[in-house]
Amino acid sequence: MLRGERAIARRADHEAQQERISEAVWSTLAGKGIEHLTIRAVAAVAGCTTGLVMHRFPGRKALLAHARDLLHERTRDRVERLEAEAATPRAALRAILAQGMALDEDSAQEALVWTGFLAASVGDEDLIALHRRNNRAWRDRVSRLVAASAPGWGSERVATAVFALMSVAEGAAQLACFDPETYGPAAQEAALDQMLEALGLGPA
Amino acid sequence: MLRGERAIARRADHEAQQERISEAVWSTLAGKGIEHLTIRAVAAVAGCTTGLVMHRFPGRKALLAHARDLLHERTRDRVERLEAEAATPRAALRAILAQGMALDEDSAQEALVWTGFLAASVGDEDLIALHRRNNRAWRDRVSRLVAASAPGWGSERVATAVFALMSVAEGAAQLACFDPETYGPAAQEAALDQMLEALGLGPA
DNA sequence: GTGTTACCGTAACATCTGTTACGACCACTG
DNA sequence: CAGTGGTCGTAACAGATGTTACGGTAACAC
Repeated sequence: MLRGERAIARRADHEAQQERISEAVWSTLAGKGIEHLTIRAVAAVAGCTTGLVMHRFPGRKALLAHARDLLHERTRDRVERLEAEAATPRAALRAILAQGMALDEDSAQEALVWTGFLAASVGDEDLIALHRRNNRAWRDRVSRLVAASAPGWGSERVATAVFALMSVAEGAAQLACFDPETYGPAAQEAALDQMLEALGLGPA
Repeated sequence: MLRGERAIARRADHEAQQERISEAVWSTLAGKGIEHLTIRAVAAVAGCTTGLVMHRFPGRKALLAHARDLLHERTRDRVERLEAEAATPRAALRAILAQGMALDEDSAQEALVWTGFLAASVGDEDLIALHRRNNRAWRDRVSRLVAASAPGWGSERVATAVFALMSVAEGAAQLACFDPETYGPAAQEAALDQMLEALGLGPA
């Protein structure tokens, strides 16, 4: 089975390379912005040549899509871990919302990457479809936790609270990553907590 | 004073052209995304040649900055009108927050333009500085209205509520303009109203 | 060893981009 | 009616960009 093993090893290498390149995409997106996200810039950050990038991805768009998917995957893993570790649905809800804000250097960078992806989606039906699918999955997760946190609520009230909470997390991250001096981590957490408390979803 | 009159007329023409071109920037930004925002595309939408664009603006960056400033100016005018027309500070607060969401076709387009500007600001210190200045002015306005709406609150509570409200408006607009089917106008208004009500800033 | 296969770097290509330079046109002056 | 200054379109330019094609190299098969 040398044939098979080698094939597996090679595919694994391929995936590792894709991952490394996707990380270079994130780094470039956060550092230089999407306007400077070129194959050459990505290759330089990834420490390889443009040839390798083009051998791993069929084109620039696939590069973005894969980086986008990988980021979503990692976020999902992180969120599922947080949810599993939480003692109550309300604690889980707060944890996964806070996870999406720009509370430290890494998450602020992620928020920048996020706006890059969003900007790249404008006018690109494929990327928009990707965004919608992922975002709806995110909405479903928040919905589930809100419903579990407030069993008595009707579906409409849940939906409204979910949208408000998602908006706060997204908006706060956006604001913070472009002006961290004004909107620091403490301000973001305070806004989130005040919000949860006001909606009746504060710590039991 | 023919000399002076002509000079004024010509400068007025220049400004009208700048305005027209900036509108083309918005249109392109909302339709094709910032990656396709080129001098040629802008000129085509504006119905002129690249030569005129380059005669009105020293370069592409100035083009973006002016479109950004003009959008801010118009938003400010609109907001000031809304504020003047409002019966109470709370009504004004709600009106100006709703104005920033993606409640109709035009405002959804504005939200798309907004993300384009944000994405263009990444890695560009000048554009970031512009964003921060405008955004802080926006924050001051919301702060003033929240303080007027809840005279008893301490500055810290005001600041937290302001940040939460700004985040909701920004985040909801963002979510809505990329998935209007899921997050319609009614959902956005419901989220805003629920939010104001929960924070104790609902209609008196 | 020899042929084969996959891997990947180099260089080229066509296209697009921002920017510049030049010249035609037009209104107005003297 | 020349002359002048401002306006703006055309075309060119250098550089960057996505993509393709080719060639060398190393591991493996027989």
